[in-house]
Amino acid sequence: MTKYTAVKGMNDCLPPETRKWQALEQLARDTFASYGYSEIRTPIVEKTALFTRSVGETTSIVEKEMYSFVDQGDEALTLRPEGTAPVVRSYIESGMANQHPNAKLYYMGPMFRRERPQKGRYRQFHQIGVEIFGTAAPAADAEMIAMVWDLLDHQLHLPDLALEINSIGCAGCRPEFLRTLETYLASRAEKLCTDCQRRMKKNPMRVLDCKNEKCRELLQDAPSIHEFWCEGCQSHFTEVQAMLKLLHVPYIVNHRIVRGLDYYMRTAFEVITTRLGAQSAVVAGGRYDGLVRQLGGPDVPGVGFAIGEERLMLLLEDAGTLSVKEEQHVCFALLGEAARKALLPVIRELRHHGVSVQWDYEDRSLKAQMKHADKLGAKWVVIVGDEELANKVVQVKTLATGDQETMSIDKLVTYFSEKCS
RNA sequence: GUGGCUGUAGUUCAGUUGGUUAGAACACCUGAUUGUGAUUCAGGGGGUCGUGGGUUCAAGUCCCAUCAGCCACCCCA
Repeated sequence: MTKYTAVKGMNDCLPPETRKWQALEQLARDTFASYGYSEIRTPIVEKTALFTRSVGETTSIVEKEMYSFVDQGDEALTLRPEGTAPVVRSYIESGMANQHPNAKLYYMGPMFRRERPQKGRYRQFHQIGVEIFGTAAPAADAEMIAMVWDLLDHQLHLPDLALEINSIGCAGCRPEFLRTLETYLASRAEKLCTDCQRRMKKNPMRVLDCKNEKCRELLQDAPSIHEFWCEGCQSHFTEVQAMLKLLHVPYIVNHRIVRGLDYYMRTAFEVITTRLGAQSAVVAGGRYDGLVRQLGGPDVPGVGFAIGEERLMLLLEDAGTLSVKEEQHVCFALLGEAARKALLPVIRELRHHGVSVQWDYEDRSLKAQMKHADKLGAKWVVIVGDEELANKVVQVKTLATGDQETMSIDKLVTYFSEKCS
């Protein structure tokens, strides 16, 4: 074991793995762009109060999972545990809320939560998220959900995914549901598992989602959120569903879906899978109409989601459906000072034409340079020694076949530009 | 924070009821004469068996502690 190791739950992403991440992120960018979203980049560190206020004082994220510290200027700062609050903060602070209240934004980057790591769950993890501000229309929820379904299903061809949707009510109708639920739970509190007894106090809706068999049986006739929806929530949810149907996005309604963050209301959805061990959600999102105002901005509604990038990568690895274009590169074997002098300008020219070129910095034997080229995975080797120089030619060898041909130096740029385009 | 499983070469692992100098595959390095990789052949380097204690004539193997990794609970993307 080496002396310095990465922090627990924080992993290196090494080549060739990095190429897969680039490919995935590029696909997401292209997809979002086709729906009219723009990228926003916010700092990784925010003032702690931003999260305690938006995410919720009693959520487990705020209570025990945040990487918080006081800096040398006595400011309480936190490594962002999620992406929405910073985007909302920026939306308000930049004046975007006043200038262009309708905004469709996306972001991608690292988030930090101090949990015990396990499969699909890390202390530094990455999310790709989107937010729509300025519209309370159900069409926004539906098209946004359709977009992420497009990305996962149509672009990435992931099998065994399911889209589950729910409405968790609004400030108008949820309180009554919660009161009824709490009364109901209190009446049978002693029979519930210890986890549920704790959940009762903190997040009663979670009790409905307990995996314990006994709890499930006991709660079969528990009140459900849909019995309490106000007219607005009811019609909103109906319209979201209508549009999902119109767009041929398959979904199932699950009234037990809950949100872990306080700011959510109405639409809540998850894309789940059975192939991630104990983790099920790959994507989660919902509507948060009160959040912008709560953070000091105008009363602008919002809706968004976040994709767990590591979880998505695990699925892609499993399904093998992420295609990464294989890079084709050329390796130059330059024998001696004269060859270097003559060919380095050509190499530069090739690179200017977008061809990936490498050469051996060590002035080694041809054998060693061939070996080097093979190890780098080069497709071709261009061999240049005194004999070639004298005739202003090179040897171009294709490694996979072993074929080798003589070519004039002047033709190199056009030859490889075409091959690698 | 709680529980379970696992720590042997760079990597993946084997190591029989404790018993001589701890092995394999792959990777790495060198060579098979002149300027040709991969393939083939012949050699080679590399491990204080996670760490620290203990039991024993003897510990990679048994016991305890500790650390790390993985998985699960809680919770979540």
